[in-house]
Amino acid sequence: VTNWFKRSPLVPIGCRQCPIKELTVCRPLVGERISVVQRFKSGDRILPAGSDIFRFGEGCSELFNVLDGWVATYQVLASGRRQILDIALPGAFLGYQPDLHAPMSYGAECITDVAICVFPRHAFPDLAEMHPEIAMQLAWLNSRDYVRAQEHLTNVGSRGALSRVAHFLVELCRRVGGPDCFGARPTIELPLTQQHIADALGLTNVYVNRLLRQLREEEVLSFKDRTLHIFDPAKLLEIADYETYETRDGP
Amino acid sequence: VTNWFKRSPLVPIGCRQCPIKELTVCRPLVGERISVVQRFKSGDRILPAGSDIFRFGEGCSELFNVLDGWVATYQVLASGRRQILDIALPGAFLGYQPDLHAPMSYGAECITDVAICVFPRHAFPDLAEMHPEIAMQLAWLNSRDYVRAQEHLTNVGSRGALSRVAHFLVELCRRVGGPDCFGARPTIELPLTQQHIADALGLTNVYVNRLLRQLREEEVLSFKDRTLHIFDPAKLLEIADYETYETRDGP
DNA sequence: CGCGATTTTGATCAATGTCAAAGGTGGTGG
DNA sequence: CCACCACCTTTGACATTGATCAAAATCGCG
Repeated sequence: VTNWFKRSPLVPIGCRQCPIKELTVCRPLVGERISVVQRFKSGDRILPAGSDIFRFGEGCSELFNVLDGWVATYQVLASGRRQILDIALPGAFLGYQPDLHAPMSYGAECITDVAICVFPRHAFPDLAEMHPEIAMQLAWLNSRDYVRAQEHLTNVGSRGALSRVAHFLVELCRRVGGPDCFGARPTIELPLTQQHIADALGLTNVYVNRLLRQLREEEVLSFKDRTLHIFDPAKLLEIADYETYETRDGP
Repeated sequence: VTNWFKRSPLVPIGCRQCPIKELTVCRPLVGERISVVQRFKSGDRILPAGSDIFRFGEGCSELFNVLDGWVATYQVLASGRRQILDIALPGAFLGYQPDLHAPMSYGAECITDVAICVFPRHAFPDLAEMHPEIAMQLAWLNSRDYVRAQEHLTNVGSRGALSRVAHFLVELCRRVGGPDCFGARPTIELPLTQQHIADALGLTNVYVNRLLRQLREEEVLSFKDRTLHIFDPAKLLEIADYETYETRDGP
C-alpha cells in the first residue's frame, strides 16, 4: 500500500486549471473572469502533515483554499483536551471569520501533506465588494459549513459513542465518496488516526479503538491502514441513528 | 415577579422603528434605503411559547428575523433525544440555508412568546442580488453563527459536565448582558428550564439540576425562577475552562 | 535494526444516565 | 378564592457508559 496521502503534490498552476475552482469562493468567476482571481491570489503553498496552517489565538494575514489533502480545524482547552471542529477537504475555504482582523477563533492543522492556495486577507473585502457574487458564494459556503457544524454538534451531544462513530464515518464517506457511495459496499481511504476520530467526537482514543473493534466483530466495517471497508451499509446506517422530526406525543 | 418574557409584544411597526434593524440582514439598508426592506417584508407575527416557527424536515416558504423573545433551534434523533443547537435572541436571522428550497435542516421552537418579522423566501436571492451589501451582511451573520456553533461544539465535546454548564451560562450572560457584564455580580433573566440547558449541552435534566445545586452550594451562582445570580464571577470563569492555544510539547 | 507513533488489550474507576417519587409553582376553571 | 392540574424542580438509589492507567503488540520509517 502506497501512502497516497503523502504524495508530493502540485507544482503551482494557474486558476484556469485549478482542480477545485468550482467548489470554493472563486466559483462565480470561473470562465471569463477567472483572471480576476488569478491576479488576486498570493500564490500556492505546500505544507507537511502535522503542521499548522494557522493557529488559534494568533493573527493571520491570509485566507486559504484547500487544493489537496486533509485538514482538521480544532480548538484546545486549558485542560489540554482538543476538539476537532471539522475535517476540511479540498475545496474548503479556511480562515474567514466575522472580524477579519481578530485573532483566529480556531486553528487548522494538516492531517496529510496539504496544498493550499493563498489569498491576501486585507484585500478580500474589496474583492467581494467589486464582485458581489463572491459575497453570495461566501454566504453559501458559510451556511453549508454551519449546517455541517450543527450536525456534528448533534452527533457529539446526543448520540451514544457507538452511534457517534458510525455517524461520523458515514458522513465522511458521503463527503469523500459522493452521496450514493452506499449503494455498494464502499472501500474508502481515510487518512485519519483513531486519535483524530476521538478528538472529533469527544471520546478517547482507547474507547474509539474498542468501538471500532466492536463494529468489526459485528461485521459492519473494518478500519485498518487508513482504509475503511464497509461490509454492511444498512446496519451501519441503522447504528448511526439519523435524525428525524417527531411531533410531541399527543394527549 | 412578573413574567416579563410573556408580556404581549409589538403591534407591527415600520422598519424605521424596528428595534433590531441594526442587528440583522437589514443593517446595510438602514437609513435612506430602509424602505427597500419595508416593501420586501411580508409582515410581523407573534407566536406563543412552545410553538414551532418551523420544523426539521419540512419545507418553509419564509425567512425570519427575531424581533423579541427567545428561540431554540434544535434537531431530534430517532432515539428521541433532542439537541438544542443554538439559542436565538432578538436580531437573529433564522431559516437561511444552503439550498433555500430543501427541507429545513433543523427546527426552531419558541422558548418564550416570540415576535418575528417575516420575509418571503423565494424572493430573497433577488433582494441580495439587487443589494450586494445584503449578501455581505448575510455572510457576516453566518460566519458569526458558525463561530458560535464551533464554540458550542467544543463545549459539548470537550468539557466535563460542570464546566459545560458554567461555560454555557457565561456565554449566555455575555450575549444578554453585554461583554462587560462580568465586572459586577450580574443578575440576569434567562427564560430557560433546566431541560433546555440539558438539551443544549447533551446532559439530562436530572444531572443539570445536581450541577446547579453544586454551583449554588459552592456559592458561585444561583438559578431560580428563571433568574441567574452570579455571586463569584471569577470562580465561574475558572470553572468554565476557556480555550487556549498550546503549542505541542517540544522535544 | 531500532525508534516513535499508533493500535490493541486488560483491569479498574469516575462521571453521568436511569428510574422513581416527592415537592413546588403558576395557571385555570369552578 | 380555592382546588386542581400540568409542568418543573429536587432528591435518592442504582446502573451504565466511557475514562484512566498501564503495558504489549504492531507499523512505518530511517
